[in-house]
Amino acid sequence: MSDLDEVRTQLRTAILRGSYAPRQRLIETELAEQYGASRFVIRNALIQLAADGLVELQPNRGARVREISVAEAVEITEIRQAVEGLVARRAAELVTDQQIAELRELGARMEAAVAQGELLRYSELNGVLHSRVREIAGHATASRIIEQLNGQMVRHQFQLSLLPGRPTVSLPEHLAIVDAVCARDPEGAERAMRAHVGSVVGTLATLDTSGHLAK
Amino acid sequence: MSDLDEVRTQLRTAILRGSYAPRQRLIETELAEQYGASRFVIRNALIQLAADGLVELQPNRGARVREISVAEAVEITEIRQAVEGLVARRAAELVTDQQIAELRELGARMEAAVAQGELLRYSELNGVLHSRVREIAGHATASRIIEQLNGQMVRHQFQLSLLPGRPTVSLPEHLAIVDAVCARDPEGAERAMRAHVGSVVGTLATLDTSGHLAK
DNA sequence: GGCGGCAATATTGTCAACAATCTTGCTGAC
DNA sequence: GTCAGCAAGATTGTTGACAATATTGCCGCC
Repeated sequence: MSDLDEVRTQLRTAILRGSYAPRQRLIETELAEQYGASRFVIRNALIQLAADGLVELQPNRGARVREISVAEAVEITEIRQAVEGLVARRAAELVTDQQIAELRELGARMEAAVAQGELLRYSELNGVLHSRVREIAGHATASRIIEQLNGQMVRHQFQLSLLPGRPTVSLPEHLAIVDAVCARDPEGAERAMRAHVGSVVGTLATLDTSGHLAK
Repeated sequence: MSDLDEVRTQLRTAILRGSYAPRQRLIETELAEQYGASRFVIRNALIQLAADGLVELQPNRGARVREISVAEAVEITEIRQAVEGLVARRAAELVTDQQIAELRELGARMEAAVAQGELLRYSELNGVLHSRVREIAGHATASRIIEQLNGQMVRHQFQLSLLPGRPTVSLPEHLAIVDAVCARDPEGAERAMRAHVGSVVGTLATLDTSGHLAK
């Protein structure tokens, strides 16, 4: 296992965790010391992270953490709406009996989490549900793109799920997705998924003036 | 302007032109000599191309030109169907009078190219139309993703447009897109675009047994 | 006091050499 | 004749040093 992969994943999770502020300059020598790697390794890791859209790379001017504006977050989520709609449809076509049982259980656990006010748990299950649906659809290209987009959004997503009243809105949407996929109803699954992600777009749009979404 | 960008674009166009066969190993020292750059520059260019999905990078085993199977081409086009549908809808909402005139002229030129049997010209205009619609929609994220996917598909696209009878099918589809966007009909534009790209998916799927699409 | 230009510093870009790893072809035993 | 083990060659991975470029702070001029 080469250093490169290790450092890259470390750097990625550090950025996703918010260890570096948006627009903060990432200086190669600093990172090199911080991660105990040479500048070469850091540099290559940065190039790959730039391709993932996590950092911004300007020639001769180094790397910065890429700042995702609310407008960009909306765009990203709009793409997710289209692509996840396709994925949900495909999942409804291919789902097996065993996967149906798993989805139903997942739905029940999401309901329970909301009922007990465990927001973080619900947020996590939310991610699991989407990822499970992708898995069922078996669409490698779609999965790759959605995961890439999610990577750029982590901070916004996190804040969104903590908005008061948000789970009350999104839980029925999630359950509708589960129902449609389990009913092997492609049309309905696509519709349900589009409706759900569409409501995320709507919620994001209300944050336009930014700022007051933190905390 | 740094060497890196120059070499990267050169390498990219070389791969897109088919100068290197799929699965062919790209040996760093060879490329370095070929492009008159150092291995360092080549290596970084390869990393960036890998991020674009043009080459495959295996640790300690170097880079190969990534081979896109027909199945993968279908997946990629399915994503394009979803995302370009969104783009067409947005374009129909935002199109200006001047852009409408441009689109109509473009449509007329496509008709003329097909009428005169100029397939290459038609194929080129095809690309211009899609790109123009993206521009009108002003959706940066969608554009980025579509362009990334197109980069991985260039060879398949090229072959597709040379299939006998293909223009006869796709020209009306393209004109329907132009009509719907110019009529400022978002629903219709999305439907027309989805229908068009869907027909591309269908055509690709018939090439399943591969091989006989070359030439 | 403000502003343009210059020098000093910080940072990125590139290189050539060396180390680590993989691949390939040979050798010899069974 | 075949296969395991080994050695030689090829290729990638990494390093430290140096060059090129950008940024910053200072100085003198207006």
